[in-house]
Amino acid sequence: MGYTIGSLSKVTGVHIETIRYYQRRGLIGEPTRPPGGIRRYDEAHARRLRFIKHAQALGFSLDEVAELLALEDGQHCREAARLGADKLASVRARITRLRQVELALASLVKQCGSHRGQVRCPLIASLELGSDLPIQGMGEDAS
Amino acid sequence: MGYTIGSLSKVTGVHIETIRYYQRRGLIGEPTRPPGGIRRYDEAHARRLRFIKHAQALGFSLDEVAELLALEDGQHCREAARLGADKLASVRARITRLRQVELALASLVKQCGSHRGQVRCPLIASLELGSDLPIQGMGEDAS
DNA sequence: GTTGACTCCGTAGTTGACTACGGACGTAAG
DNA sequence: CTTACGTCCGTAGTCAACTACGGAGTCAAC
Repeated sequence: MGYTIGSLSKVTGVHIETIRYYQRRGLIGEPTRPPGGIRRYDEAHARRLRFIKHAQALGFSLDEVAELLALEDGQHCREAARLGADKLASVRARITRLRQVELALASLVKQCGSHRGQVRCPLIASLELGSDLPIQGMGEDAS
Repeated sequence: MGYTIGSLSKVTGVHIETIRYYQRRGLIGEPTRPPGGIRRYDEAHARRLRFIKHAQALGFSLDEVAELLALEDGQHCREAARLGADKLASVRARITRLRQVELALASLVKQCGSHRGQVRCPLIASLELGSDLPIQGMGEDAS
């Protein structure tokens, strides 16, 4: 019994190469290896993969997932909560920034819409002149 | 007169190597090249760089910036508005997704805080069981 | 005329999370 | 026993937007 990598891939929806990649990264333990050398996975592996996918959906990077996995016994709630709070703060920061972008963009698009008799396109003009938004680097998204 | 690449970098805040990179990508025109082969930039180049940085700040990728630059004469407001509207839609989609993440994460962190006598950490448990958030891929951020 | 800062160029490395390749080997069905 | 599919492995490629490197040439100041 147990899964081959292909069937594990099917039940979890995680690509075969991705499973092998997680293995190389140490995110999932090496499964038992009966004779021929073909890996046999079990439910614990499937659970691990789901854990990883859920954590990613919450915006955790694979490095952060590794930290979370170290707390997998559920006995380190304080540390887990801190990781969660940090991530929450970064998600909120990104939302804040995206909202500024949203406002600036919405205003420009609207000006383009009510563009009566202006010679230049307001959006293009704004890009040349700036001032709509403080310029700064961009972070990453949590799905 | 005019800028060397170093002084252009200073007045615009764009890294020298980045200017050369934009040149290779065709985002800024090759400047005049007096004898020795050292480039001389002018105000138009500085404006271009600012245009690019402003567009990036609004979430446009360099490929999209190239499209916008093709409309730089300001005479194609309709196309520019469409690009802006598309970008606005994607920014809004990202905000929506991030808000779901924010809610899920906030709830988990809160449960960890009011964690009275529970054996397992609610955050960790949730990652194992899932259900807090539909799993899906992540987009990029427009800082 | 020499020092030292700046610029030239092409190429390669970075980050994160995969995804693909290819040749050898295992394994199950007929 | 053969066929065909699945799995093995290490390495290399992908994406975006840079960033770094190194050796050679240029320019301004002293």
